[in-house]
Amino acid sequence: MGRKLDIGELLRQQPVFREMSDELLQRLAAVAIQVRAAKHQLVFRRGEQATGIYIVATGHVKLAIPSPQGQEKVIEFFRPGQIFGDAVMFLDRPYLVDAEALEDSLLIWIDKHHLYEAIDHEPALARHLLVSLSQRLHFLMQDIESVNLQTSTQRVVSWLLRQPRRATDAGTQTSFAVSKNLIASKLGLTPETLSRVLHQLRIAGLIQVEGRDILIHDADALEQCMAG
Amino acid sequence: MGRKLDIGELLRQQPVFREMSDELLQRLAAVAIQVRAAKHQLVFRRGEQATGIYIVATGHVKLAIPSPQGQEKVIEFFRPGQIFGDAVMFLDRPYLVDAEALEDSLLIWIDKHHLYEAIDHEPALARHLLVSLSQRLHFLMQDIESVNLQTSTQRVVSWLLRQPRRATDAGTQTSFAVSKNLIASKLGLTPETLSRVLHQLRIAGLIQVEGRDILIHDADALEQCMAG
DNA sequence: CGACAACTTGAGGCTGTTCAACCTCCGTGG
DNA sequence: CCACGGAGGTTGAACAGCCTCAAGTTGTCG
Repeated sequence: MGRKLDIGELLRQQPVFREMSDELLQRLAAVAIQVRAAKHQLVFRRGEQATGIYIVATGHVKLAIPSPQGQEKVIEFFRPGQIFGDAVMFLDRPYLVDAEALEDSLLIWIDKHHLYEAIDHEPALARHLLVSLSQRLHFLMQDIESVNLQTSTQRVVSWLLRQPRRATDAGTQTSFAVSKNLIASKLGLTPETLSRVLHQLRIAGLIQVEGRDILIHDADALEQCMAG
Repeated sequence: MGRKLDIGELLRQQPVFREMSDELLQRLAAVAIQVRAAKHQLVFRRGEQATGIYIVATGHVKLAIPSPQGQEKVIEFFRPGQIFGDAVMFLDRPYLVDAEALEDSLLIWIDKHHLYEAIDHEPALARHLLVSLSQRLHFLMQDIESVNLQTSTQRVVSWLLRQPRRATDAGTQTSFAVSKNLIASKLGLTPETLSRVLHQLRIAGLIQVEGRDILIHDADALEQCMAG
């Protein structure tokens, strides 16, 4: 699926390629491929071999580990500008996770061989990739910390507080970008448990829940219930 | 603590620097610093700022997240040739973990500034760093999978099977490089639970335990008890 | 030999899961 | 216009697995 219309422009908009020389960017654009993924479509599956990386141009993608029993564990969500599939590519190993589009998405795919070539000529690109990988390593460590050392309430609260929020007159508001099912899986909880935790926080007067929107009345008070 | 004796030689022995030009290696060696860490000594602490990376020359280092209640969660172990502290350095964030020497160790420390310079001149180095980060991202994902989707027995078994083993007449043998306390923490279990699991496997005739040495009678049978 | 750390074993409790029912919101088709 | 159906979400009761705490055992090193 690869029309090659304005890929150069598309690439230029991504943080990773921002500092790149025009010439090199055009060379990359010439070999980059647009991939359209419809909602619910798998971009790749666990076990498949990685031969390149994906950059999200528009849309929303999730990485999740499938399990034989049907339940899955969500590892991460990816938004426009983010890269995924790079770790396994550098390792020459099969994917550990499924990648699924959460909405109709436009991805850019770059072949391993061309990427390596670009890295060799553009140290800034290498740095960006190093930062991108580091970022995700950092997030994963936080997830491991949260699963191993925190209770369900602490996990939900610390996750709430980490979300970007906008101020309103009754507190600050945030909202789930995805279904609560997926949030629960990301936090290592069952949907039932997440629902109960949110209920507890609600009757404690700390938050207000309305569908996917959550109003945080008192962020400081929430922080407190992390400690206790 | 940096005598600068044969750092060039030491660096050359590490996979990351193997392909590097002599000139650049000597430049790095000139600014690299030897760090000796005695057993139980902390190399860095959570919260401190990272200004460079560490490479293990000799010894054994663990990364662990400390928790207010005193228990800690072991994230990873590092052996000679491995790099740590790079992710936070690239991100310019404070350490998330403590780094502690498990035995008297010799580390090489390279300042961020010099490392960036080396990356810019030596694409092969960037590639090695990318691979190193990818490797650890991969391991962390496996850990997350194991904590979220597997029972205590499955975790222990899959860990046993992933260890390097040498053949003996009664099966294949492996041995803990560190105390069972640390293994338990790495697997996200309490020491008590690990002990009980090993006991179960022993009375099931699947393994034989002798201190830190474990004899695996039938690897296939072990695999079976992963599924059931 | 004594002291301390590492490890084991047992009993009991708690957190989160499982399973099942129900509810609510929507889009669809009669 | 309303009945239907299904997905996403909530609630309840009972259970299971792992943890906690406490005591006992083994091993190791002065």
